[in-house]
Amino acid sequence: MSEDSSNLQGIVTNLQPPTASSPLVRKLGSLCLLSEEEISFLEGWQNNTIDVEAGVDFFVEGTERKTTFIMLEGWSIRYTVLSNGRRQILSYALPGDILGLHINFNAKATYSAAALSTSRLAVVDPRRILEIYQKFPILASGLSWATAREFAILGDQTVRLGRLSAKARLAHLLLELWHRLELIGNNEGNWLQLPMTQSDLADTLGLSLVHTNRSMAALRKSGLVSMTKNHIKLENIDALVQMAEFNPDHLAEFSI
Amino acid sequence: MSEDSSNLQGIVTNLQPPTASSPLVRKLGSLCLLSEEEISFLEGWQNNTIDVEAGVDFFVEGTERKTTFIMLEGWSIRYTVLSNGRRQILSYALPGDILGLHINFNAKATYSAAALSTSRLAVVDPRRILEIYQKFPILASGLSWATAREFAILGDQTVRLGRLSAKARLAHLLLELWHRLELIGNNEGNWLQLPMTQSDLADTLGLSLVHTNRSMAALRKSGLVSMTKNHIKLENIDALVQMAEFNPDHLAEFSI
DNA sequence: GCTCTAGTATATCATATGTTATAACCTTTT
DNA sequence: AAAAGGTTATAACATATGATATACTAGAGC
Repeated sequence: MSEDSSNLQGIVTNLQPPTASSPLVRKLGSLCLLSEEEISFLEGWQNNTIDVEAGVDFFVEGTERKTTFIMLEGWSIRYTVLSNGRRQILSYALPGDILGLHINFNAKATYSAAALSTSRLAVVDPRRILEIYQKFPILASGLSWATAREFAILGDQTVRLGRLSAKARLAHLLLELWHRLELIGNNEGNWLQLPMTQSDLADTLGLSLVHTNRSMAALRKSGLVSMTKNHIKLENIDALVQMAEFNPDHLAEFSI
Repeated sequence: MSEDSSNLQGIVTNLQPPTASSPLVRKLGSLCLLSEEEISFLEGWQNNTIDVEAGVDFFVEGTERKTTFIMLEGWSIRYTVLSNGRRQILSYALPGDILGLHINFNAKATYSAAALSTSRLAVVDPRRILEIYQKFPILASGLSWATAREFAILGDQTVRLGRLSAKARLAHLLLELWHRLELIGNNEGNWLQLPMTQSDLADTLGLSLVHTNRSMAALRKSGLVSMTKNHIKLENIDALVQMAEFNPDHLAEFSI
């Protein structure tokens, strides 16, 4: 796996080789060198995997949860459904992201999670998370950072919903996803390939489907994005960033 | 402090005596017995305190942060300000709540924090947090739970902004704060004493000041709340819960 | 080649919320 | 006691977004 196995704590050296193993290892190893031991511990974590079809829940709000999930492939959503059937998507999880890191007692899930596209997930016993904290301080910092990042992403979502116009909300979300895909190496240039429908976008942005479509059209008309069948192209990232007041720092990579 | 000092790991026994020390100890000790050692470690954590006047920031988005804060007294907010001056409050922190638990590397804060009322905060070196994970598994679970709870609270805020009407948003927020104050023993019956202005509420709920005021009036007119100078009374909690689709489980206390 | 269905697109009308303006009230300052 | 500034209250008007309806398109199944 990693070519250089020395554990130079605290010294930022170089990126992990891009071939590096699981998305989680890539993520945590992106800006600090991990030892062979750390890497193999993380990999061992992820031996127990499941496959989930698009549209299928892998945990449900209100039910007890005792496992933690790590996205290996595909996209998933965290979401809530209200009694009138309205759905609010809280956030998206991409390869390397962790779901339910903290719901590791007899607590009930406060949201549901479902695959957006066909996905592979690692299923982890949360007791193994405590092990990390006890044995691998660097990895522990990494997990802690990952948690802070999830919090920042949800904070951005809050700002979007509370203080941005429909058009800006959409632009902001597209930028978030583009940056996140960029960080995990899943982008080709300024093209975005998204697995969700406009209806999903609407439920993310707190808009109606019709108005989401209108906002998409507005972005197109102002030349900020263009679309083909399955792809969206960000035509002018600087202009998008400015109109949506997007702050890429919130997605920054882990650095110890 | 604690009368019963035996560490009965994993056995839910009884509440900490209500006299118990710091709000954080009360919070983490609320549903599981903490040993004398755990309690005194937590207390020692909080020796270094600062006082912050209402309206004063104690950290600012975009600046480097190396300390963690624990609310001892007073209220504070996490918030973001956009370039056009619009502000979005992400969440409120009450005594016992932790701010910046995870921003413990050379990362920049992704939001600002300010005191809403005169507050006392403990300032903690994040290295001491790793100690907890390494030495006190029960406390570590507690911190992990506290993190999950903050995440759930921010998730609720997302649902409020995305999928509730103005009136329901306000009701939902009042219920959240009432429940949280109830849990820390700061309520008298159905009365709420809030330190924030309607302008703060507006910036929390993603509304204009005028419409926040209108929504407050609407709640009053439908008999769901009543107000005196400094207090709000929840006249019919069941009806409020139903109309706002409020789920108190998200605020549940820690149980191992 | 048809039919079904999910998704996208657009138009029309309805309404929740924003904006601007003004006044009343309270607290603090002088 | 008056002035000043922040907060709450309400009205009148403007607009962003929601709701409903109807096509259009593309793929899936037969």
